[in-house]
Amino acid sequence: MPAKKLPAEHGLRTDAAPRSSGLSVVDRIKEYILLNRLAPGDPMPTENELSEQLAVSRSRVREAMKTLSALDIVEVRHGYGTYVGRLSLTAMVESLAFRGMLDAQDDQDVMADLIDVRQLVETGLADVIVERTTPEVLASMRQLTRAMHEKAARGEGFLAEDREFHLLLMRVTGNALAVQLTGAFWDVHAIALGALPGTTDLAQTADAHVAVLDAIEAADSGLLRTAIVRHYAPIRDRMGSRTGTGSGAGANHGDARSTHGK
Amino acid sequence: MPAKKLPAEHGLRTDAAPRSSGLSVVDRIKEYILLNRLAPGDPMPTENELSEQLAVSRSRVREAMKTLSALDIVEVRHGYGTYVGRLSLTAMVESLAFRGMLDAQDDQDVMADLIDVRQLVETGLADVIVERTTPEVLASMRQLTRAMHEKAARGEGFLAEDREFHLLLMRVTGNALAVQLTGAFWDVHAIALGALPGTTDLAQTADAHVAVLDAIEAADSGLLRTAIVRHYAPIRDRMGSRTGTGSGAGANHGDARSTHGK
DNA sequence: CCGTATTTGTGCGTATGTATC
DNA sequence: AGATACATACGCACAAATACG
Repeated sequence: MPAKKLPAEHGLRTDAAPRSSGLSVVDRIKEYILLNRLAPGDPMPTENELSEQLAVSRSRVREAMKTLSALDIVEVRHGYGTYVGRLSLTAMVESLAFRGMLDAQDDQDVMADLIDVRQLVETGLADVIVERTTPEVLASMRQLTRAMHEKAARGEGFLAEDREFHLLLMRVTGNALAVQLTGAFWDVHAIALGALPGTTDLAQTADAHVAVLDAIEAADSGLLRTAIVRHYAPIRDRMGSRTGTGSGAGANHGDARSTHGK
Repeated sequence: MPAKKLPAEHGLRTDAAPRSSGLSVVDRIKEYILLNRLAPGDPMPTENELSEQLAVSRSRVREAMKTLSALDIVEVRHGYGTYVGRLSLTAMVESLAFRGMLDAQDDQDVMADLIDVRQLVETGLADVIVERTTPEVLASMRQLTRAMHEKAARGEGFLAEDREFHLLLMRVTGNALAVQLTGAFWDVHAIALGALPGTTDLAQTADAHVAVLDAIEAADSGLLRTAIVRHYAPIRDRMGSRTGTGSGAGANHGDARSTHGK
């Protein structure tokens, strides 16, 4: 079955010595973006142009594009074009979410760790939050909690509001990475949440968010920390309810502990 | 987007369009891993087998594999085979590292945020660290600092030791996600570090690590927090040296602030 | 509203390099 | 060293989606 034959021909690649030798196609496309000072949203050359400029086949360019789009370095729109991506953390979301699905036990572990880290970041930034939250953003957060309560009364659930709430909380700190991480972790959490048994007390959850806002308004970072810890408590209970987790109250310092044992 | 006009079966695919239609090839391969209960390290079918089982072409399987390997969901070994991946956070490393390179100014912001989050996680887990660090791991960490000092004396640098140090610090908490995040952030940091001007005082950095260990040995979580903050201080100075950053000392509580203004 | 151009998506045959036995 | 199995790579033809005249 091996039709070995016709030596030359199929590829008239005279030499095609890859100028930027050693570098993979992925790296060379990255290099292209850097060299041309492209920013997120800027249009990329077409696959054909790239395959010509880089002197590789379009299949190769396409595979590189697949890798890059998985990392959100480029964004591909079918039948339209390719653009520089937003560099979000969607890749981590995919990876973590799939990791959780692989094994139920691992899922529990990952989720518990996830909650701990989320709480850790938020409590750790409590001082900055009370310091920098403006009345305007506080007002919009109040708005969100009102929407939560309304939906809770209708037994509806308020995932979108919850996500936006935590995102706003991080945004006031000015730390873009914290915002991205929070969004990513929230997404992972939401994906794995459906697989969890039981239900959350909607009204109680909404109240927990109000308590956070009250603490911010009172400019009491200690109170804010305990409010955040209390906010996560029911979620912990809903899952394996593992060890550790120095509950709330401690007030004074740290208190962002937990990190169940393995 | 209505109007779903009959796929039309362009190729000679008699019918194909089998069971899991609607799902992308990537999702169907994920599904395959889940359904067959494959664990990290387990071998995957060859691309030919997959393209047959999923009734799609090799190119499609190949591109899907590129996506999956970018997320570390599968791992391909040239000329050998494909295996289920370790689900690490390498994808996030790639994404964040590239983000840092995109723009010089933005680079500073990203790196500053990165340092803040790293410090946040470590100080936030200070209580758990002093509580759970065993004499054994403390000894291996001492070993690392000795190696640091030796290399510093030879003016050598000790990236590997530094990384391992911070990884051990997180490992004792039992939070696997924190370990992965720390490793990922460290990698991003190391990648972007080369682009920074100036040099670090090696001996001083090694001393900072010793101070961290001393605080752990003294079982003083407040001291540990300030030691961690001091450890990151020179790195902050080396970059833009932005605002915020409530330095150390505060001792009592929180103190993990910073998060420069934007 | 319809056609057409552009661009990405898909399929397939085949050639080449590489690792394992 | 040879054989085999596999991933890697190239090129082309066509399908599907989007934009624009």
